[in-house]
Amino acid sequence: MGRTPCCDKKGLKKGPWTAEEDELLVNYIKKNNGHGSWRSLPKLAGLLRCGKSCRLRWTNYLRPDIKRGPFTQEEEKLIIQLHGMLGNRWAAIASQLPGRTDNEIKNLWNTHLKKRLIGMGLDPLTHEPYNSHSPTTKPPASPATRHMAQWESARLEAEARLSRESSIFGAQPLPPLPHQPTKIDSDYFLRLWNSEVGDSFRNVTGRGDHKAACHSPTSQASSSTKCGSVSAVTTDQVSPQLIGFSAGMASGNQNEEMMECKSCKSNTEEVICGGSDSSSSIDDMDDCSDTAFQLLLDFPINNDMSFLEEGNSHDEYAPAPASMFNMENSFLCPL
DNA sequence: AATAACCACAACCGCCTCACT
DNA sequence: GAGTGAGGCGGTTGTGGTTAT
Repeated sequence: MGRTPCCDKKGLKKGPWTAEEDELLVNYIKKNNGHGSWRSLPKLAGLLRCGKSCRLRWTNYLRPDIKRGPFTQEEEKLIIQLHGMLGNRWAAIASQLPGRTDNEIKNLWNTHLKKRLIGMGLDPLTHEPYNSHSPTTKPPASPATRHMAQWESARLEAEARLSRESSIFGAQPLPPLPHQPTKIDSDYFLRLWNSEVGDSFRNVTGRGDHKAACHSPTSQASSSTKCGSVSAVTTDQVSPQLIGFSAGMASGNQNEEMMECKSCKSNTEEVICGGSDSSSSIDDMDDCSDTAFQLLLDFPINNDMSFLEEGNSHDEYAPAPASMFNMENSFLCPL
């Protein structure tokens, strides 16, 4: 059994690439307007390398659109957020960071971000607080950790709800949970992420605007149905899943406007907390969609992720102000 | 100054998926 | 539907640079 090797390794060079090799590879790809078959490229380009090695060198280092240099805080936040949704789907995460490669992101995660989460008492694999698994694990060490614990708790709750909703929408296949990653769930989250919904999620800064949106059903509807570059993601397709997704995201938000949004829409709390009940109707889910979208808009990303910011790029984590953690979980109900 | 320890990142390896026959 | 090859992906390792002793 076993596959034949991608190339005959005998006589092939390994290890770091030289400038000459880089030049040969770049020149060949430029000259041919593309790499063509990677397998045959080394021979045609005059390289003593395996095609796979050439592909890696090109995609991770030589590609002209690669952004070099240190990651910005925004990029790091984005990676953490996406990792929470997608897990170790480095390619999927990289697709959301123009100019960054999966390898680069993977390295950043393994060398910095993972340690940072561990330092905060969070399991970098699940983003769950350690002490939620076992009483023997160490408790959160800081307000930021508690905040993340709540954030993660809400996210997990949303996942569980998503799972249960999948049984309600039996005819409509739903993606599995992020901790059981598949291509489908990646696509799903990325569709959301790339949609206007995700855009709003990323860019919520003006608190007045979203409040107006909260009271404007039309604005919600249009936002739900317009998905930008995303391929044909309709409200009907998104709504049930969005509930879980955005509820998890919104769980970190405790601002007053959030509460106002809850009160402005009857049954909001019930929708969020109990929308997955087996008696829930499709209409409930439509309501959920609007509410969930609003929650998504309400998520104060710029504040809530600020505890991940550091004075210097890789300094020790600095606790966030206590004012950030005045959260209450009134909109989170037991499953 | 020497060297051990640590860190960051480039590169490799093996498995998986998909397209093609 | 099965077999095969190519590309892609994620985990891991190797290497060079930096810092600490």
